[in-house]
Amino acid sequence: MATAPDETGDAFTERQQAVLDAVLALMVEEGGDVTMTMVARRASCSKESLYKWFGDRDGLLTATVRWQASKVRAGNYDRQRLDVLALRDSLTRFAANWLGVISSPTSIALNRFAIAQAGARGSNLGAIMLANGRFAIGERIKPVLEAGRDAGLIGFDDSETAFRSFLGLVGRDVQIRLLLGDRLTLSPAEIERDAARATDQFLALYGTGTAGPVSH
Amino acid sequence: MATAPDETGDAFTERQQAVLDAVLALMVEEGGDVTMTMVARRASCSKESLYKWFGDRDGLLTATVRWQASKVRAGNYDRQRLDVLALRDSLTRFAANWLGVISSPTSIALNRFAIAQAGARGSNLGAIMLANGRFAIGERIKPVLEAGRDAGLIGFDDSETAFRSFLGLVGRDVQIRLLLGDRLTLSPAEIERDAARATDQFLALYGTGTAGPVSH
DNA sequence: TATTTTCCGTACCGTACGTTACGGTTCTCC
DNA sequence: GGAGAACCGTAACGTACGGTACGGAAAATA
Repeated sequence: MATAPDETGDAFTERQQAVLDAVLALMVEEGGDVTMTMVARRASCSKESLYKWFGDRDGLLTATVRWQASKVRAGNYDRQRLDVLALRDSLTRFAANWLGVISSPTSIALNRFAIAQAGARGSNLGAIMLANGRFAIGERIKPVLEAGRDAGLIGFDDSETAFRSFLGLVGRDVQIRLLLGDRLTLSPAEIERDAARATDQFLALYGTGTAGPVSH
Repeated sequence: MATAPDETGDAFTERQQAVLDAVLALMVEEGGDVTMTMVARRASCSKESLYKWFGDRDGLLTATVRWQASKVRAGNYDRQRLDVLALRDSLTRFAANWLGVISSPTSIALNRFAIAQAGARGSNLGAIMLANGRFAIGERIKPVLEAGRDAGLIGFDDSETAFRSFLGLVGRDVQIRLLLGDRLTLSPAEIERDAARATDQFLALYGTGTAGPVSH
């Protein structure tokens, strides 16, 4: 994954950010079929300005993806007091936040677009999405897992592998179903319940406490 | 989900099936940007015939998705002798098969196309993919799970919920990463190992045997 | 107020592609 | 073998859209 999550090209004018927000809104509403004329009309700017600011259509859409990615920097899951309750709390909060993100209309629209682009050669939008979504999240959660291991609360060989299992328990088939257009509404209550269930299952699999550890 | 997995519109001439296979090959190679001219050239047929057989571009692509879906009918996981070994074997074989499907170039290309289409209004390709993939698989695995429950090997309230957890443990983040263009090669050995690990974890979570059952 | 820069709105151009039309060829059926 | 249908290859048409050009307004600078 080349694109680091840090190099967010968010050096944009307010005017330009408004344009990018217009693109995001159009993507959610129109579903990928976003023309330059539509963007210009929606953002009340001229096409000439669009090309001046973003180069070409691909530049505009890439900037939109980066812009949205720079806005998603979600909460940090501190690993201070490290009893099993704190660990469970951090993981549950992460899981709920993650479920909220992947089920949001903006995330769905943007992932749809990045996936459609990923087929064509010479596209890096998918890499940007992965770097700022899946992998950035992993780099923030893995320290929590490792701290839990250092405290003897959970056990695993590879934090990446453990994190991937956790991701699977949290996300299950939610994202692919939403991307394929399945009507699947996740209420905040359901998100909280699913996050707690996934965390319980993860701790049951990897915990060293009451429930015995399981080979992995 | 409207489209039942049975109503496969596979009433196609061999010539037409060859055309659809050409579309599939083009989708894998070119990544979604499949023009009618390319299909006609690749399939050595005239564009006039394409329009005569499939109506329009959307009809051709819809037929392609249905055609591929009708070919994926994978193995059935018999639930005869129901000791824990047989259950584990059935689940592992399903998991390996599923991982092989979702990591295949054809599946990736087709899901990319269906996801891109799912944004536009009035598209049902996503529903077709879900009906013939995710939900058809579920209808074949849930009886296995329920038989395991009847035999006292595993415990759960809702087979759908248990199946979704299993899906999560098997697929983890594989599908979304592949769809977004991540280089992620799953060798047959890795698939077998991941399938076994996911099955072990699932049985650890839901099993009533040696490992204690876990609330879900 | 005069000048320069930025930018909006719109008209315009070139191309790609979906769709249709047509001449020539092969296959089918009698 | 001959009539008709099906079909291939290609050319042509219309439209949509990415990209550019231009006139005028607004804002900035002096």
